[in-house]
Amino acid sequence: MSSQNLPTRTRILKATWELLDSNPGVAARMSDIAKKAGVSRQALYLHFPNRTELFIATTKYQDEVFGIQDGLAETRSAKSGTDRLRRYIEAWANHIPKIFGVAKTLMVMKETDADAATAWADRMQDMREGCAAAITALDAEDLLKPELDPDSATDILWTLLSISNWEQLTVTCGWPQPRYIERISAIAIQSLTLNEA
Amino acid sequence: MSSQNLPTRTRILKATWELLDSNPGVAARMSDIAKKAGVSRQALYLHFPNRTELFIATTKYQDEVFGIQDGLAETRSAKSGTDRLRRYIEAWANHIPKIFGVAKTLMVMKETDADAATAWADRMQDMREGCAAAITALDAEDLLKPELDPDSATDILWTLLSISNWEQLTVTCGWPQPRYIERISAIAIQSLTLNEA
DNA sequence: AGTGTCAATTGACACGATGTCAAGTAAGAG
DNA sequence: CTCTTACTTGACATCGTGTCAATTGACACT
Repeated sequence: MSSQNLPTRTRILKATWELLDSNPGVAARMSDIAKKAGVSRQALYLHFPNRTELFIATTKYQDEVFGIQDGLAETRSAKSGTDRLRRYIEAWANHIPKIFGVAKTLMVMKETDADAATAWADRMQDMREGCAAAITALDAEDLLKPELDPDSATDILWTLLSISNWEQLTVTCGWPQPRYIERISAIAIQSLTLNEA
Repeated sequence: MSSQNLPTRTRILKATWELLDSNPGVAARMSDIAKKAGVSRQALYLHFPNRTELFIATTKYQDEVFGIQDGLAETRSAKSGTDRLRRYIEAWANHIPKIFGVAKTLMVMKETDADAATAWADRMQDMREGCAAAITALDAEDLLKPELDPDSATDILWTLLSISNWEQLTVTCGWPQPRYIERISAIAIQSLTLNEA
């Protein structure tokens, strides 16, 4: 494959990534990861204290590979609050499939593992910032529905854009990604903003 | 406690219920359940083939206790499609907290356990029927947004009403239940129906 | 009483997975 | 040519599930 010459740590991370992607939500066994990376099982413990930390490190590795920006920050050029919201949703929506495998695994693990829970909460908090920023922009233009305060609106957007919802609509219901983006954007705009004139 | 005189099987189910409620998503250990039920660990295997089946049986026991109706079916008296939708959402929303502990556990387990996955899918499919019925009623009155076909609309409603979303808004964001009901109803109506005149 | 049945207990065990430990190996740098 | 560092090998403790076999105790039938 491609990863013959990479440092061991990176090979492990790549192997983990691939394995989690190929079976989202199922926490791969350490022995499987070792086999895939072409190292001994013990080598994993030389680089990561335990499985949870290995998975968390894998999400950080993904951030590194994608570059945190990945379009998520570039809402600068938006010409209106609504437009900015739309762009943010699209950017996030297109980010989800890339991280889904690993993220889903962490999502499942957070229920039983405190470290996973913290890592996941941090991650979701970051994403919430993006939502909050989009809502603030709307509010600044008085586009927010009058019955919604910015916090509630952020909660709603944050929830609408959850990975679970993306999974249900695309994976379970079989929606193609463009449809997901179109519909979820429409729902967000209809729920959060005053009728677009 | 209250369960001294009940048949062993029921005591086990009650113990499982309480344990899963007290720590949703965390699959209690067989030995804990046994202790709580006041029976030996092996007694559990006398009544249920394995842990997954015990949990599934617990959800069925809950259905029995609540009576499947529990208000979920009584949409008869609705005076309009929109009203019916509202009532359905409220009924389901009030049902969720009762089943949350056990449901969440099954939800987590479905990722790694085929039997849990099937049981969960069945359950969600039943709930989807309710969504579909509400959408059909809307459609019959031509209240559905023209760009939505009934299937897509059902997908959307089904997703909006997911247990994950309820959890995120009430547990994580701290919304009180009435606020959840009010907001999620508003979102559903705004996203699915023509502007209420 | 006497016997059989059924539910539950007791204690032991195999298995699979994580994480730990200690000793060995191999390759590169001084 | 040896020292160091990274990795391997194989063994082991631990924990939880699920299985098994032998035992107990209550109740019912006659």
